[in-house]
Amino acid sequence: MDKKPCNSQDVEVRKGPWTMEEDLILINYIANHGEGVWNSLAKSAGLKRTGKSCRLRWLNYLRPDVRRGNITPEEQLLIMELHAKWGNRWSKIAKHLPGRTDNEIKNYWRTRIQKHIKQAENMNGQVANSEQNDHQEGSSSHMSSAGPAETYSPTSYSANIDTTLQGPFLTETNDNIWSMEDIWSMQLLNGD
DNA sequence: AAGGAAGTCAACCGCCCCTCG
DNA sequence: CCGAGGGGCGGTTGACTTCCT
Repeated sequence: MDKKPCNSQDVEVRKGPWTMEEDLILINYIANHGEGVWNSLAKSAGLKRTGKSCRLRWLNYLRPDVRRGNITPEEQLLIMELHAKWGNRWSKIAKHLPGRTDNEIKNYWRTRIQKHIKQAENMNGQVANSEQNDHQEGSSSHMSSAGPAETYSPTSYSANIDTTLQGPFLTETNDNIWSMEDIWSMQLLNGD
């Protein structure tokens, strides 16, 4: 994507999507040396990436225990309940969902649940329009300061799951082009 | 069949917090 | 006690894919 900045003396830093080769290097290196200081890890492994980038890639995608795709109804419920409790504390929420990453949960929330909540709210709003619609929603709900105080409750979540959410969510299948298993088997062949 | 719109997801950015010297 | 460095977290962006017209 981006070409390297080509700045005078600094080591070029790659950005954008990770290549399979980079993934393998990172996996291999961590398999052999373990996680450490990410900045030096990136250098030692010979990756032209920032430590942060390596860490993100590892945590969100390459870790062997990362589960991908197919968020289960139980997980949906849990996410909703925990979000109602803690707000946008994605990493905290992720800790209660083994194999799920904060990034994944965050994306999932923003792209799907939030949308459905909004739809449900709209329907509720039409029904009980004259209630006390306090919230100034408008667009994509700036809950930046982690206010658990959205305008929903776990109870309404469940209702949503039963009706709106379930269909599209559950039918979702996610076939990766090359799975983590593939990568891991490759790195096993590669490394030791 | 082509073009456009909407949805999804991976990755980056910037800020904050924690730890170490 | 203070400052620097690194890590972690949440928000945002951009590319890619899929669906609809």
